[in-house]
Amino acid sequence: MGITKTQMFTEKQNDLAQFFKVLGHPARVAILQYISNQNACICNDLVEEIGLAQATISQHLKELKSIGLLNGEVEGKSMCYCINVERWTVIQNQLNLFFNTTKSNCC
Amino acid sequence: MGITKTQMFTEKQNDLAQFFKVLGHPARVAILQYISNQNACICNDLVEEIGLAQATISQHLKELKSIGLLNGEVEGKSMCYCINVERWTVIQNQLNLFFNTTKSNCC
DNA sequence: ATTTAATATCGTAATATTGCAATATAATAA
DNA sequence: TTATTATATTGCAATATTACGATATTAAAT
Repeated sequence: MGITKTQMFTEKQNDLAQFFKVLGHPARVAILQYISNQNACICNDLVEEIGLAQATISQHLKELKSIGLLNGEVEGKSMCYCINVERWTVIQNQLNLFFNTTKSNCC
Repeated sequence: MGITKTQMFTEKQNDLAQFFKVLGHPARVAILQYISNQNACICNDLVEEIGLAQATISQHLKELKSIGLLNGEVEGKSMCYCINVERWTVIQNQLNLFFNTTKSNCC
């Protein structure tokens, strides 16, 4: 079908999966790494840097924004996208909580 | 298109995204949590526990195996699926490395 | 006001994912 | 050998994702 049966899972499970999912595309990984390595963070740079079309980059940025990882500020006719460090840490902690509490062996 | 342009990104970026992607489904999160909470880890339990069809569960298990998170051992006519703790830790460390090295602010 | 530049949104095509019924496979039980 | 049970695989339908061209939109520059 292609439709995930969200209602079968807890909100925590869905949220966690959503974080993982948004990070689960190499373009979005690359975008985050690029923004992190820059002091400036103008979207148009990303188009040249990543090599995908402007519309595609814009779409990926939107998904990163959807879980709060990126802040976007208008700066003249450009956009300044930055990592939301507070949110970043919260998500990192949630993922680590999952990893640490889901690690037992049996055989 | 629906096709990710893998060749545009580094192997590390693709691997990292692949880990995130596999974990990016609530059923797979739930499967890992369930296996972790059990001492026994028989697949058929999962079908009742998670509430998806047997074929669907089997597919999700295959994806978790594909990045080495699960070991599957034949045990009579059942399968014993367990978390590969060593691999688990390696992946957790890789994700944390990404989080820790990709966190700078600019505005 | 018009042009230019940067980004977002829309529409669409191609491919991927999810889910399940049906079927295959493999091991034990009868 | 023939069931029975557990899991995997196949085939398919429905939905989601990825990507991009075309087209808004918005702000600055002329």
